[in-house]
Amino acid sequence: MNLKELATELGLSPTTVSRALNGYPEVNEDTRQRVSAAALRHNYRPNTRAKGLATGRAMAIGHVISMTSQHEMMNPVFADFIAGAGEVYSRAGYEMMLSVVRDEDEAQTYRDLKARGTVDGVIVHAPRANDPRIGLLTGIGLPFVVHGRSTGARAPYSWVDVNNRRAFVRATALLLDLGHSRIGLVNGLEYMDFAIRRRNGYLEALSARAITPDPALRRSEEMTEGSGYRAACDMLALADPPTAFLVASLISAIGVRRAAEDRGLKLGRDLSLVTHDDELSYLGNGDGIPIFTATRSSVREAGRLSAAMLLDLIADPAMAPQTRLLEADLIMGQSTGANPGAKHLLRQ
Amino acid sequence: MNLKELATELGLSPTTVSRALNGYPEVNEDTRQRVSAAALRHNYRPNTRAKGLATGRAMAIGHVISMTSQHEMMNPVFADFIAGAGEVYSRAGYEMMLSVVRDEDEAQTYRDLKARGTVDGVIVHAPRANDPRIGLLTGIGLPFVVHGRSTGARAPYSWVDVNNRRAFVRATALLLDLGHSRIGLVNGLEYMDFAIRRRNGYLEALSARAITPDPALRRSEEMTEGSGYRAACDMLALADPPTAFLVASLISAIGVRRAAEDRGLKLGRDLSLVTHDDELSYLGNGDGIPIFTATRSSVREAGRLSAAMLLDLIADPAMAPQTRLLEADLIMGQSTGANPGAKHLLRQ
DNA sequence: TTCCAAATTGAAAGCGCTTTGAGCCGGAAT
DNA sequence: ATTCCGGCTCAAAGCGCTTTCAATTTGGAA
Repeated sequence: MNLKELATELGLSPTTVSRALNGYPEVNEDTRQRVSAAALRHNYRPNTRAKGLATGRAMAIGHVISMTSQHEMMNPVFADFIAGAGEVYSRAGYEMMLSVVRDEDEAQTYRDLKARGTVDGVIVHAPRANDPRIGLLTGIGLPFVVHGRSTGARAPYSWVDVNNRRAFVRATALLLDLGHSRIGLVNGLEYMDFAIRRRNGYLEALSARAITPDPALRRSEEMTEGSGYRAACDMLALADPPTAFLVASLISAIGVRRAAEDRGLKLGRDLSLVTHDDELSYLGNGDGIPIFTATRSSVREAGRLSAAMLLDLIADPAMAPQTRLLEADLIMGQSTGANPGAKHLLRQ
Repeated sequence: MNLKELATELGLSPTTVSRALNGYPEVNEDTRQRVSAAALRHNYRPNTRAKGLATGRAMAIGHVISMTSQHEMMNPVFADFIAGAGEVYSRAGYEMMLSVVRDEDEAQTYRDLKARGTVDGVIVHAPRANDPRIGLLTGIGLPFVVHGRSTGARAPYSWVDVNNRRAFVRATALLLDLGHSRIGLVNGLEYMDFAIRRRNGYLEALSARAITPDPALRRSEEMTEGSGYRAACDMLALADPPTAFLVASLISAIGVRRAAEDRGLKLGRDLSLVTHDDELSYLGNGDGIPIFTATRSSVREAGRLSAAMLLDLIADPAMAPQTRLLEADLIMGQSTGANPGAKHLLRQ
């Protein structure tokens, strides 16, 4: 059933039917009722492509996710982010288009999306320092919002990000307050912008207490259970092992916990751990008292905010770039405790 | 840059340019070269919507994910599945459309996708027993492939599934062989079809050895770390606790491990565990010897297969429903061992 | 030299919608 | 009675592409 058929059946012109359905004021109220009823009765929906062609708007947002050929990793954070964004799109009548592409095809994918008019805007995922996508998208004039930021970007751009630096400053300070001075950092890959900021926060907090960071206590890898495990094993095997860990993701933290337990160390007693927690829906951090002390920030909420921001940007192309910095909560769980060997505690 | 402009610039008609670009045989080879070169030079891409309108094909596949309002859970398996499917779509020139909808809107979403011609087909996720979507989609004539199966479906339909029943029969048999007779089942929600089949496999294997299943040793919940933890805690607190667990997901298994370790029980020695492992990219089951003994089946591969099957179905609408049953591997890891208290071992 | 088929190109219609510009009608204003 | 206006409705153009059908040219075959 298309517009024309519906119009014929109603004895009206397609023009009037279209206007009635789209809420234009000049159509008689009775007519509108009749049209609406008929549309409902026939489950009529305007054809997406025809409508898009006529209006010039795709009513779709693109999410491009690229995978390196080496480690074909699906970012675990991604699922929750798009769940949040998807809610917003649905409500606004937008579709979400996902493109899974190889790293080297990513730039061309964005160009295609623009040239073919497939989407009205895109969300940029997993930004790196000096991320080329920002310049590219600005250049081709495709509205976008970055989930995260990119150190080194020349011109302003729109983003939604967590204050990763401050979150890790606070987490590090907490561990220091608990008497830990050898703190292992199990970070994500440090070409990722968020990982850079977290490392900086960690280093900043150490130097604020005049502690010289030990490079042996820093690891930067993909955030898997296995990499967390390996990192912790290696550091715990050092002559002067860390008494606390600062970890970039709950998944890595689970690996760290396994490493600790392999050695008979109990988290919160023998070893402290603070992790970042993206509040992934299937990976809750305990129900009552959190298992892990954590810097917490909902990635799903970030998805909602990013999507809403992008839709605003699309609605008003003249709008200046928007930014939104979210603060992570520092929530106390069961994985932190005073350093058993710390001087200030021994003196008590 | 659109077709008309490109044609004008080349001094050709849009017709010829279109034909040249789409590989029709009747265009002169020299002309085709010229056209291709110009298209490349201007980064010309045919407008998606115009092309779709003219051809009647959307060149897009829909994935509808619905969330219950109660527990807004993003299926962790989902990300990897669509990564696999996305690879196939990209190669075939298809787009992936994602709709995040509330449970109660799901049926209408499918109708809309069809009526508005947004997609050429859909993948059905997370089927339940007697899943209404199968009848619905068959009824409205939208090609689809189910990832999983739906017990109770009347007519044949296309699906890609793991042999969940057999996987759990084998896993249970393994535990029985190791001398375990009290085996706790930490299952997914049992309105999910896969969970039903896994339970059936478990029960079937028990009854094959004439063991009466104990309802107290069965839990059916959403597969989170927390639910795995709680299930294990509860069962281990029984007067006659299980000596082994059969778990439906790696995430739950991590929770079970935590419960075990809380009690000082070491997996593989004091307690055995076999889990299903979907090979999620960020949740590897160890790098060398697997942490968990597991029934393993790549959900990403299932994504590839489902997508390929759907594209075949779309290419040839007359094709009969296709099915593909994958066998899970049973891989030995470090989480299983002989039941320390089993009679047949004590006798040795 | 004439004619036909093959090769190549183009004009125009059509996909299903929106939107501009115009038309019609009844009643109020003149 | 004429004019004007508000309220409604419609015809037709246009969005950017594909595809049918027709036209033109060319190289032999007759």
